[in-house]
Amino acid sequence: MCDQCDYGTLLRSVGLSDTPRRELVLGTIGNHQGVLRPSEILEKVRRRISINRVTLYRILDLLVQKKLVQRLSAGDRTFRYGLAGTSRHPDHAHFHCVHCGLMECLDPASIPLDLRQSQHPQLMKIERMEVRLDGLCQTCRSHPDV
Amino acid sequence: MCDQCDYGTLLRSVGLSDTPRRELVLGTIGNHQGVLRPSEILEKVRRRISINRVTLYRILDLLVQKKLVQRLSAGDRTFRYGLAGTSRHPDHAHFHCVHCGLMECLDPASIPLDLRQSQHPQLMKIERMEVRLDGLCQTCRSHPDV
DNA sequence: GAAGAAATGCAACTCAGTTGCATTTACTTC
DNA sequence: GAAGTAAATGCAACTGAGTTGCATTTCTTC
Repeated sequence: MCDQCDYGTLLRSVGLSDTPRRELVLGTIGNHQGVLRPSEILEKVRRRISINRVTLYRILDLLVQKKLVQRLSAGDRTFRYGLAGTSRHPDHAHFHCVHCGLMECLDPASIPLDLRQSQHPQLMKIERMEVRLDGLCQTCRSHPDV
Repeated sequence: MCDQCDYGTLLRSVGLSDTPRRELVLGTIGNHQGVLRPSEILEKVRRRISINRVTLYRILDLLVQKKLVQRLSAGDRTFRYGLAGTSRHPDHAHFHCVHCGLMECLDPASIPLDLRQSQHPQLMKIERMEVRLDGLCQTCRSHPDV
């Protein structure tokens, strides 16, 4: 999402040492527009370095826990991972193609995810909000045969 | 969600025969406030009738396909099922407690899910929208020890 | 460079959901 | 009401994503 981000610095800024694998995982997520499944991240990272499946899951957990990365539900059984919202990359809704599984980010301005807007009963403590639009992407829409 | 609903009629209205299992599954979902995991539905239905796990999944798929029921992501690895939105039960956002897994419906008025509001590029075809708030429910909030 | 801690790898496991096929139940048609 | 067909359900085995426990490697710090 951002080539100006220095992922090593980002890792250290949250108290994680920047190992080659962590940096590559975070960079893969960060430099991709849209969000990725673990299998896709694995494939991309493995073009550069060997990495075990379990290590990837552990790194993803760490990055989510440190709030560098957010885990999203696509409505299917596989999580997607994308950079967490920051002042430079504000939080935003996602579009999910129910046909091909593509999941992409929507313009933050189009559907503002501002928790202050919602007047839910304050009995529970809200930590985050996830908005997903399901439908058909441009490609699947124009090739209904696939 | 609604005791006035006649689930047998509802099933037939979408072209499904109303078998005892289907009616019980739909009734279990419909009469519960909030949304349910398959395991919870299984447990409740089994108090009344014997049913196989696979049969439940197949019935759930059918009900979702016929748009009587909607499948929701809780952000964990298990789907939740609730009555689909109708004019009488409008679509609404859900709250998910990240501690105990409880998932409940929010007042439709509090976060209106009106697709017409969002000005996303019309290149893709949007079919539905899912909004989930994650946080701590009242109970987990007041018993942080559990 | 030795000791301890952190990171990674490997094998086996779990859990939700799915598939293929057998069996039962319901629905015609005679 | 029996025979034949289709629909619904059951059962066992499988799949795929993610997890766990423990061994091995790599990094720190003295």
